[in-house]
Amino acid sequence: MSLDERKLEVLRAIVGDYVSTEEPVGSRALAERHQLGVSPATIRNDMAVLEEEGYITQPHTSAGRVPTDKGYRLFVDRLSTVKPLSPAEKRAISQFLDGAVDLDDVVNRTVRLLAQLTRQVAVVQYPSLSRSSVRHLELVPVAAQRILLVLITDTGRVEQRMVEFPAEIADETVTGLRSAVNSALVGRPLAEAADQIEELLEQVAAPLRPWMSTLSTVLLETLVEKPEERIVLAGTANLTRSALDFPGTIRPVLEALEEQMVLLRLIGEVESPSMLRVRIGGENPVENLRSTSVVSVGYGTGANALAGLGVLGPTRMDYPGTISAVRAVARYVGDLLAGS
Amino acid sequence: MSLDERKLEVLRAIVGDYVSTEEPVGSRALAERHQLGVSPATIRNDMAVLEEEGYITQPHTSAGRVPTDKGYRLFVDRLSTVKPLSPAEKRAISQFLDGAVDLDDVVNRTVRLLAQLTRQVAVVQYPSLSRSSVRHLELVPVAAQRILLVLITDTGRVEQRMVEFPAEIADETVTGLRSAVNSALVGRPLAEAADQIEELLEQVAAPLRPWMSTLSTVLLETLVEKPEERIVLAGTANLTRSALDFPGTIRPVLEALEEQMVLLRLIGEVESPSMLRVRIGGENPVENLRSTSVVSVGYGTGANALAGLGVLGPTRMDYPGTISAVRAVARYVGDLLAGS
DNA sequence: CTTGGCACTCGGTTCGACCGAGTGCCAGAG
DNA sequence: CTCTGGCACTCGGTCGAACCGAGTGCCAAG
Repeated sequence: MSLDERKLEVLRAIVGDYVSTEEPVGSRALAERHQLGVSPATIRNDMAVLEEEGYITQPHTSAGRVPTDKGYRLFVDRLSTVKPLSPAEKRAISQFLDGAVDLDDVVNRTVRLLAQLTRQVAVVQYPSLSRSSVRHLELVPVAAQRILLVLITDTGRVEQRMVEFPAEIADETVTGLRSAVNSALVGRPLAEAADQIEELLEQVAAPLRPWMSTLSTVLLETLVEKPEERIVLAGTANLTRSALDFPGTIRPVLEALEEQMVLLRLIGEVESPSMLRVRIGGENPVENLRSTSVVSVGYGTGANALAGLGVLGPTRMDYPGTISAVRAVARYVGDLLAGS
Repeated sequence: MSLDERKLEVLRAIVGDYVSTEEPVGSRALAERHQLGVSPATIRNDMAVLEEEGYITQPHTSAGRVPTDKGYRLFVDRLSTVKPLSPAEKRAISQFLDGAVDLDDVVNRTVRLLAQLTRQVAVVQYPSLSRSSVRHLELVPVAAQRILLVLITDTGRVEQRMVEFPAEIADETVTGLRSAVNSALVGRPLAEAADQIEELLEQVAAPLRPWMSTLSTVLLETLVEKPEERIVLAGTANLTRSALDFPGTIRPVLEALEEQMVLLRLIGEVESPSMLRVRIGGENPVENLRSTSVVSVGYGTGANALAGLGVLGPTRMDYPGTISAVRAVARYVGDLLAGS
C-alpha cells in the first residue's frame, strides 16, 4: 500500500505544476518539465496507482490529473519543503507593521499585509478577551440613569458597554463603583473574573450594593459569558483571481465570510502560538467552504496564544509559500504586541 | 427636445421591466405587459426617439432596449413614485435594531439589516468624530513611559491611542493631566478642539507642562488633524446575485470596497440627515464603480448629520424600493442614537 | 399621428466534423 | 520484475454552417 519514492515524486510534481499552471497535468508534460528519469509511459503507470489510492483524479477521461484533497494533504504533510521568505518580503513585513500606533492599527495593517503577501483572503482575530486580563475599567456617566462601562485589557483592546440603572445615580456612587471594580478586577484574567465579580457584590459597602448588582450582571454578561470576539478580513477580491477554482460562483464563500461565527471556528481555535493548522477542502467544518483551504495559526506573546490569524484560498494554493507567510506574520505580530 | 407624456411612460415601463426581468425589453413585450393603449409599432417610434436622446440603448442590433445611466437618472428624478415599506419590513427594522446594547451593536445590526432589506451591499459609517463632542477622556498607564489615551464621544464612540512619553511618568502627573484635559475639552466638539488644546498647554501648571506637550501633540493629531472614520460593510455576497450586471467580474468592485477612503467618498459627504443622494453608474467618482449605483443618506440626531449610510448595487437596481429602505433605516438609527 | 406589413439584422443554439491531449493496454527489451 | 515505445481509443474544445427567432427600421395606408 505504501508508495515508493518515485510515485511520491510524481505526486509532488503534479501538485507543483497544477498550482502554477491551473491546468490538469498530463504524463508528457510532467516528463518534460521534471527530471524524473523515466518515460511518460512509466509515469502513467504511477499515476494510475496514485489515482487508485485516491491522491489524484481526472476531471474527465481525456484530461490530465488533478490532486484530490487527500493528495494535497499528503503533499502538505510529507512532500512540501519550507519555502523561506525572500528578504524583500521580510522587509515588507517589518516596514508595514512598524509604526502602528495602537491595536486597531496593528490589526488592520496585519490583515492587509497578509492579504497582499499571500494573495488570498486574510483573516485576523483581535486578541481574544477570554485570554486577556483587565488593565482598567472606566465608568463614564452619560445620562441620569446610564453609564458607559469601558474595559481596557492588557492586550490593548478597548471594549464598551452601556449600563442602564433603575434609578438616578450620583457621582459619588460612580466613583465608589469605579474603585471597587478596579481594585477587584485589575490584573485578573477575564476568564477567571466570574468569581471575583460575585465576591465583589458581597464585599462592597452597603449603600453601593444595589448599583453593584446591576453593574455586576452586565460585567458577567459581557466579560465572561459572551465575550465579544472581533475579526477583520481583507483581500476578498483575491477570490476572483481564478474563476475556475470555485464551482460556479464565489457566492457561498462570500456568504460564509460574513459570518463571524464561521470565521471564529476557522481561525479562533488555537491553543499555543506557532501551532499551525491546515484545513484542506472537505476537511473543513463549514459546508460553504468545502472547496477552499484554510491556513491558520495562533499568535501571542510568549507561550500562550492570544488569538488566531490565517488565510483562506482555493484548495489549489501555494501551500509552502502561504504557510511561511502566515507563520512569519504571526510571529512578527506576536512580538509587536509583546512589546506594548 | 422635451419628451411627451407617453414617451416618459414608455421609459418608465422599460426601466421597470428591465429591473425585474434582467433582460433587454422589446416593443412587443412592452405593449403586452403595460396598458399603453398603442401598438408595438408606435412604441418603436418612441423608443427610437428615446434612444436618440440617450435614455436607452441597444446591446446589439436585434435585441431589445436597456436604460442608460441617463435613463435611470430621469427615472429616479421624475418618473419613480415612492414605494412605501411594507408593514413586515417596518416590523423587521424595529425588531432588528431594538435591543442593541452599544454603538458597535447598533452599527453592526444596521449594516446587516440594510443588506438584507435591499439585497445589496450595505455600507454604514460610524458617527463621525469630526461631528461629535468629547464626553470623557481617560488616561490609563500601561507602562512606565506609556499611557493609553481613551476618548469617549457623545455619540458613544470609544477611540484609543497609545501615547509614549520621553521619561517615566508618575501617577500624580497622570491624574493632573487627566483632570486638565477633561475640564478643558469635555462638551467641546472635536472639530473646534484645536484652540482649546493649545490654550491648555499654556494654562496648565508648570510641572505638568512637558508632559502636556507630548499629550497635546497626540491629541491634536488624533482628534483634529486626522480623526479616524470607521466604516462597516455587509452583503458583499449580493454582488454575485446576477453575474450579468458587471462586465466580466466583480473584482474591481470588491477592490474598491476594501478602500476606506473610497467608501468615505461614497457615503461620508453628507451635510444634513434626510438629504438622500443617488449616484448612478458613470456619475460615480470612483473608476472601479462605474457600473454600480450608490444610494446614500445622512443620519443623525435632530437637524445635523452624524455620518452617512447607504447601499451599493448594480445600476439595474430597484431604485424606489432601495431609496425607501435606506431612508427608513437612516431615520430609525438616528432616532435610536438620539435616545442614548 | 398611428398602424400593420415586411424585409433585414444579428445573437444564440444546434449539429457535425475535426483536432489533439491524454489515457490504458500490450508486447518486447533490459 | 520494471521500464519503454507503440497504438487504439476516449472525449472535451473548437470551428463553421445552418437555422431560428426576437427585434428593429422603414414605408405606405388609414
